[in-house]
Amino acid sequence: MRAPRTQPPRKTRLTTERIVDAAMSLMASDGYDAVSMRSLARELETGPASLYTHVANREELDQLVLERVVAEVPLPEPDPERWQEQVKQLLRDILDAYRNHPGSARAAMGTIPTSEGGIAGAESMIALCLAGGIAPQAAAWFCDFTSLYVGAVAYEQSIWAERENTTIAGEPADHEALDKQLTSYFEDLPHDRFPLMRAFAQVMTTGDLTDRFEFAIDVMLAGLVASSGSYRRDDDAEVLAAASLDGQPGPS
Amino acid sequence: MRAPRTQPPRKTRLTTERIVDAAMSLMASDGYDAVSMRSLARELETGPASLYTHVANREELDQLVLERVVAEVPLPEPDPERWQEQVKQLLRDILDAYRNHPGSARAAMGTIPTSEGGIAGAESMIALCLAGGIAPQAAAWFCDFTSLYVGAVAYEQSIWAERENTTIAGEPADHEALDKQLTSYFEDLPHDRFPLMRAFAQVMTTGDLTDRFEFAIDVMLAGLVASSGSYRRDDDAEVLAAASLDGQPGPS
DNA sequence: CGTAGTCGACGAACAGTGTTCGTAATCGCG
DNA sequence: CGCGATTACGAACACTGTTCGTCGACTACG
Repeated sequence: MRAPRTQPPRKTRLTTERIVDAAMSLMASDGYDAVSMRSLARELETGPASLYTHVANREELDQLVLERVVAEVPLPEPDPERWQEQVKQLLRDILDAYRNHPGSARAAMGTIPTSEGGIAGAESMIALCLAGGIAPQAAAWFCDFTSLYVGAVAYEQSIWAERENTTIAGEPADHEALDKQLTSYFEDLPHDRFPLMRAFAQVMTTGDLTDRFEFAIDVMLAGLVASSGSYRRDDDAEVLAAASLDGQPGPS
Repeated sequence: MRAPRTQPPRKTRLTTERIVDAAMSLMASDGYDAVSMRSLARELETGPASLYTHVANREELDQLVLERVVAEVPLPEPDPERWQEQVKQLLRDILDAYRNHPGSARAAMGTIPTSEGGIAGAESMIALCLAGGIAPQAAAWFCDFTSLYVGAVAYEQSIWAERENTTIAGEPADHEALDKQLTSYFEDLPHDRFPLMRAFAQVMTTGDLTDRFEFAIDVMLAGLVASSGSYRRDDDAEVLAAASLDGQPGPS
């Protein structure tokens, strides 16, 4: 029929990258739930079965999307002088990466994070902690701890954001209205059973996601430095010492 | 209600409670994904449509299940002498409640927590913090922070647990084998790009969920007490954290 | 230039999901 | 007993992820 010489084929070939691209843009515009193998195929002007030549299944697609997202996180060069600020910034950057790709956090919660980028982020976090004199075991667990928390925040924000887009089509459901609604919900609680909630309704609803996040990372870091000196369980103190000295943890 | 006459009707009446009961037992035995309106109806020997007379939709069912779960959490009487241990215990109890009902954590992640029991738990947590002299704003945000973290831990554990039940049917996939597999995964990473990961493979995989959770709640509480004194929007928690600990280098 | 073979594309179908409609059975009450 | 209100439920709708088998186009070799 046609000579496929001078021009590329009319129908652009399907690739994994194009699929992931489409998934991310669809997710960003219509939310995580709007991304299905069918809607994705429709977006790419093909059938659902075509996707499976490039993507094993839904879970792998989520992981590919995630990989893209975390790849955007800038990884710092550890500086012992300001390692604490670097840790905070890294956490902020991870959260921002999620927020820049709405819905990606929902993909993150469903899969075991064994991605390349995730490991790199963990490596970076642990390097920062070690630069701050934190014991390896504490650094490793702290890394686990923070990534879990950041993921949870991103996930909650993701759901919140999608709720906003799904209001009764009239108002975009501005923050103030929802805030007031939430405040009055706390104030209307039975004050004999929930006296504190009622009294602190204002305080409970104060602060947006950023405020709460900043508070949390402050607490986490303060807790790390406060407890890292004393946190050692007797039975693995030797392992920690060995690991921090020559880098090779001794067995037994 | 109660059975009116001498004998209950042959076919036991459907109630919201029976539905939630069935959902919880099904979830406990076969995992969260095994619970669908259809499988639930099958379990109750009826059709899917019948459930909708007692339960608005899937989301409400999840919320009802959650309410049951959190209702089991024992709420402490605040004691200023040992409020910190009480906070930790409360967090442990919340996690245990999730763990006692496998799959419930997955239901928790999908809904905005406006349940009765959730509010009670928050009330209790804030009361403990206030008993410890924490400022209301910090107490409120700390409550938010911890509940998010505990939920994330429970969720991750939930997924992990269900993965275990879905192995290749041969072995029950004991922890040791998975641990070794994970350790060697870290050790097999390209050591030029991930030197720390490779060196600390042992440390990374050390500790089960309980160890990590205990570490995290230690850090959170230490961070709360360390930063609560100075945390008043000046957000200079680091200064105080450094001041409370001698061996740590001061951050500029 | 022709043919064989490989591999990507894809329509159709399977088994499952949440949810709704209309109807049938049953219950409570007068 | 009879009637109105409530509950039960089969069938159907519009989805979901995934697989099978076929069809077409492109590649490589003779």
